Amino acid sequence: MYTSKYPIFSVTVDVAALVVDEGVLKVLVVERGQEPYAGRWALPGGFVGIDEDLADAAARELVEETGVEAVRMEQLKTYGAPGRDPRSRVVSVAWLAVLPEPAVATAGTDAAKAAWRSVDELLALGLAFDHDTILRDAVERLRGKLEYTDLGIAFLGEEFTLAQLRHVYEVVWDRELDPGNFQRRIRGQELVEPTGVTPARTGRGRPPELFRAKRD
Amino acid sequence: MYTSKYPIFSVTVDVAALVVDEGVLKVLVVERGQEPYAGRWALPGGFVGIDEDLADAAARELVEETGVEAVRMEQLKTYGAPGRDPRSRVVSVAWLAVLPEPAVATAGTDAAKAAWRSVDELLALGLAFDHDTILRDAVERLRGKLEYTDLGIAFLGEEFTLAQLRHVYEVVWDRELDPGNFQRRIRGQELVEPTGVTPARTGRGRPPELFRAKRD
DNA sequence: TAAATAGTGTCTCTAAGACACTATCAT
DNA sequence: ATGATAGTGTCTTAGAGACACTATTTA
Repeated sequence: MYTSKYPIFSVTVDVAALVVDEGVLKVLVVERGQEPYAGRWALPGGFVGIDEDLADAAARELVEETGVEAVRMEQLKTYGAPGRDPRSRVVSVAWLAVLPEPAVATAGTDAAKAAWRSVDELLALGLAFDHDTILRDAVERLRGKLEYTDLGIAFLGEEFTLAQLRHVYEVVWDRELDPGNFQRRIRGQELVEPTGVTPARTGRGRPPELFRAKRD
Repeated sequence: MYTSKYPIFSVTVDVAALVVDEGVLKVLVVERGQEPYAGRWALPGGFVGIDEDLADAAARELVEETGVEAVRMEQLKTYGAPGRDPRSRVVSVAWLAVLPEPAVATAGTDAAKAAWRSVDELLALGLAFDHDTILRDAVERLRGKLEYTDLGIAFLGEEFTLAQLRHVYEVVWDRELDPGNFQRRIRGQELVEPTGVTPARTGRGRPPELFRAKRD
């Protein structure tokens, strides 16, 4: 039992972990086993340790659910309305995590009821607590950041084609992009560089060049 | 005395309240009276009430120091590294507030040692706790948001000239802007509208039109 | 060969900056 | 008139989108 002369808050982290899979933007959710919101989907999250950094706590929660570390993780916003958790006063620091597609395979192995589900379907269905709002904010942040950062690359593996990257953008923005213009635009930004490696034959059509993220 | 079976965090809000005054970007700071960091400048802030919304707490702290409500206030980021406050585990939700220039007059009346000080000078001097980082993040956010939002208008009163608005941009970005191009750019965005009111004579030169923020 | 995909060329349109110019005030 | 400030015109340039075209593969 802990004591304090100041009002007692619980501090948690919630993670909106996103992947692009099967042409759909998906988020990692866990099914709640107990009240409140029993049976509803919720974002993975949990209490921050008393000596634990916020970012570390978010990364830990994600690893516990997926076994995979996010390529990119950034603080989203903090949600702390009184009553957002009916049990006690909980302030939650929400994080946006972006994972490459292979992460989908590993989710749900550890945690009993973790699953990657379509963002659109979940928002239509409704999530536990205020996780609807968190998820909406996460997607909005992601959509904005694709425009002027290399965040989209985090959805892909080490090496990727520009068609794969374009596909990520198309799914996140929910609109088709001109392949030629996309090519020029990405090459123009200094975010990626060609590997020069001979591309594995992917299917029909001219084989694409492979790229990797450019570090600087 | 409060008790809990979970780790005990204190949750505070810290406010980076900014104004443009005398051609300088200034922030509201209070001088710390006691350890830790006694005698150092700190951002105004304090504990969140157990039944208080985070945004309300931030607004309250600001009013207690200035007597003025911020025109615009937005959540910045949450800072919660263990050890950021040597006394206990404190997670602070930081807010960016933008106030119109007249607010400068009222600050420091209530609180003993509140003052508007130059952001640059304070950053050179060093603030208490991790408030350097918070302030830097706040200014960075502000600089970015001027480019694609109407946040700059919040530094001005109900009615203003485009020269005044340009002055705000010049101070925040620390570079001169072409008056003609600025005019066209602001008019092009649909953020402001002319009042049509006869302008009060300001000084020498052609009298400017007055504008107000456009609500939609 | 045809179909499919990768990547380039080219045109247009828009927005921003440089800078000359006009408009309207105080002195 | 002169100087100062407000606001417009015009030219150039950079970037994005539309879309035709070339390049290289599979079937």
